[in-house]
Amino acid sequence: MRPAPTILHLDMDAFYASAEQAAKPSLRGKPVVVGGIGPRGVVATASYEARVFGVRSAMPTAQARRLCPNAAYLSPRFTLYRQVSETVMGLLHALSPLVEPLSLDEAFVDLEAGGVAPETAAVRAVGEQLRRDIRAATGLTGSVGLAGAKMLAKIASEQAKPDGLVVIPPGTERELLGPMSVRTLPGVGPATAETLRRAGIHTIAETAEAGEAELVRLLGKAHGAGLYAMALGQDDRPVVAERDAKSISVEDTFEVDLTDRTRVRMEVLRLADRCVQRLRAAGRSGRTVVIKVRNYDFSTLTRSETLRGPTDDPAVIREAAVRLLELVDTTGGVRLLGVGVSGLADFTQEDLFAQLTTEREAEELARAAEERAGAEPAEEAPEEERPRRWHPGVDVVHDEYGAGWVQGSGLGRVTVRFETPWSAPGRVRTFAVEDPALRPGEPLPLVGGGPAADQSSDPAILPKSVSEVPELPGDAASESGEEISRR
DNA sequence: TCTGGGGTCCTAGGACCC
DNA sequence: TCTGGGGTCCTAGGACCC
Repeated sequence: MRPAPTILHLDMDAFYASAEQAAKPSLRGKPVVVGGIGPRGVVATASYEARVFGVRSAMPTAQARRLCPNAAYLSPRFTLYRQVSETVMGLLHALSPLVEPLSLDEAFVDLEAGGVAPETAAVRAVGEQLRRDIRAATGLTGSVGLAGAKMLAKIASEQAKPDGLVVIPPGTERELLGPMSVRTLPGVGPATAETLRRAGIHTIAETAEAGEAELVRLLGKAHGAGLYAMALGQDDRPVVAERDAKSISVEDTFEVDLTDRTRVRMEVLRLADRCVQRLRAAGRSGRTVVIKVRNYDFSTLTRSETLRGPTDDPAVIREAAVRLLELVDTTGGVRLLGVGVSGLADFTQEDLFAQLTTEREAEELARAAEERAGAEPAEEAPEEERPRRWHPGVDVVHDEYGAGWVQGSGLGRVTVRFETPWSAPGRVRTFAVEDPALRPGEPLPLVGGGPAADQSSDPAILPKSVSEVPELPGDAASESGEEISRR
């Protein structure tokens, strides 16, 4: 525990949803839900307007639709979120060399390592300036927590939400934590909370009173001891700049359970290839291959195999994955399949067999393509014959109307709202899905479009509020904020 | 219309070794 | 030849986090 609150925790507010609102002027001030759009999707982030209706992260999207039918339901666009994240992380690195990212929208910063004076007034000023800089650079708000320990800084940023800053002065933490629910402590989820509840422990003060021995008895050695320390406000974990990934995995949940064994096998091969792509992109290799199977009844199992040495050879990983699949009974129907690799090493195929490997890979990939073609002819159809998929929320460009985003599609039509991050709310137009004038677009910067863009003569960008814009007869949607994806 | 996708860490039992 | 003890690796599962 440091004598001054020099550990900063930044947490962006409703990150994905806020980024979408910044990118899409017609959604500002409206309920927005970002997450899986399909029948089995879950909510990743709900805007504060949607939270009013009870929509929460990790909730099935179907349930969110019942609670808030008028929200905009959008697929995540990680390209955009990564861009914004890089900008924000850049601002953090300007404060200190010690930055520990926890996700795209969250990080710890060691201000002491950055040379900030270890005084409450100084760190508070740095935190407030950071929040202004983030808003100027991204148009988004973030909340800041400052304390003498990681855990406390995280609790502080949670308290600061939305768009705020909270300092926990060292010495005040036990008083502050005491009345809070044990669920406030990181690492206490539903299962741990239930175990503690049955032992009569509800608050952090009661957790501290229970004593270390009792907590270890209830929760096990590591978890019990760790929880006891945290309940006392003791947390000496350092901010760690970079940590190498320990595993890489990919998984897919299917809209309908798979029952055909051949199809299951084919999906495992596809996942193995995707996993290898990620492995290679990271310049790593792995020694343990693991498959994951979730059954129709949500029961989940894993099977793993450790190889003699690390590899990034697609053929080797495919073969291992298929071998592992043979150990699993899938007759009831498979909801999810996953393939992962752990035991990672920095390793590029440089051994004597490198050439051989490359040749075998080429063969394998060709064979895989054939296999897919055989099983699913539609996948191999030429581009122009395949129906184009317009996911709600994606950027598009129209030859005549300019930049916009897909508001919804179905029945051979796609509805596009033409607006940019720096324009006024735009209007919607509907096209045939195969309209050649409509092309996929790239995310636009959230700030920096400037007033010039506002004055654009492009007819798609109107300098008036959306409510004043008459709708065309062909428009499918008449009101921003209406349900965006109709499946 | 029940429950994503990508991770981390911990536990526990058996194998195997000294 | 009735029974050790510790360490490490592997496998499987579970809790938790964003």
